[in-house]
Amino acid sequence: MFSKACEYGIKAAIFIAVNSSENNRVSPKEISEEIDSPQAFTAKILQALVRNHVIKSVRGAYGGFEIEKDKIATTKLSEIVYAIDGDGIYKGCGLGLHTCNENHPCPVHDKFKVVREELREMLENTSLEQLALDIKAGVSFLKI
Amino acid sequence: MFSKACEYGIKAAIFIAVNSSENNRVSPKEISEEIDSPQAFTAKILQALVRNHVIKSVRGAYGGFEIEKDKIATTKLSEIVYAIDGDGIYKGCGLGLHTCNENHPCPVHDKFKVVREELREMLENTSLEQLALDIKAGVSFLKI
DNA sequence: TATAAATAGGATGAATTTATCCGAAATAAA
DNA sequence: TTTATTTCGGATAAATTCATCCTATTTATA
Repeated sequence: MFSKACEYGIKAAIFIAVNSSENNRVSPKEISEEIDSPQAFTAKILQALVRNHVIKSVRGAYGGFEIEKDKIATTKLSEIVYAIDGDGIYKGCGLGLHTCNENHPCPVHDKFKVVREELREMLENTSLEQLALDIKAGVSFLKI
Repeated sequence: MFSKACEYGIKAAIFIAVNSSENNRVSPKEISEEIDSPQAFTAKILQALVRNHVIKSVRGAYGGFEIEKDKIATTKLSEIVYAIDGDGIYKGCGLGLHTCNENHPCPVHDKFKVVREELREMLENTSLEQLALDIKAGVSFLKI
């Protein structure tokens, strides 16, 4: 569904949110250990999230990654997915047709539309805060 | 969402169904032209569909690919997807956790479950016949 | 039985995604 | 200002997916 990079990106953003809510910056090393992902590759993904203004980086000693507190509540899952995988997952044609719309639908267009719409709503209505709170409460997990 | 191979496989199966309903066997060449896919690669995918008993192949002169008429109505989209991509798309964890279930959920488990379930139902309730009828009626399209 | 027409399948190559490595640039603190 | 720490970013490698090519095998028909 999502690319590996996107899976790592989502988990990383949640971990950063959890820590930022406690005024704690984190490094790629800590992140990759906590979400069980390859460190260097994760660092690349973090760069993409920084470029797309999902997270903030602070260079140099005592630096690391963080998310401003009030941004944790307003950031939606869709923004993270968009920054890494783009919007093809809930905008593109299910069968890869270049032109697929109501006037020229692919065979699964109507059936697919429902699923895709549900996915889009889910991503747009889920905030980083909700996900981070579950991790803090110990009711959801980032690895294994 | 689906792999390229799976997209080709779905479109190919629909085209074969359309033709089989008119007692017409088709070749990889005709198929790839009609669904706009690379011919040799499509042939490989057809082999996979044959191995998984989704379609039937007839070797030798006057051979080609076909689907038995009564099988067109009973074959579901889920069987085609399963033959090529497996069931990871509607069974696996959205964030790639090896262990992700009600007792040990990933951060998006509950939210994702709804989407995945909708996708599963869609795939399991959509028959090749429905899709083929739309193509025959000219209300849906296999390419462009 | 020979021949032509098809699919089957192994070997290989190209493109993309995933992953690693290392030096450059930035920054806080001594 | 020097040093230690840390992210940035380019180069490269590994793995996977996508795609092609060529030969073997099968089969209907002349």
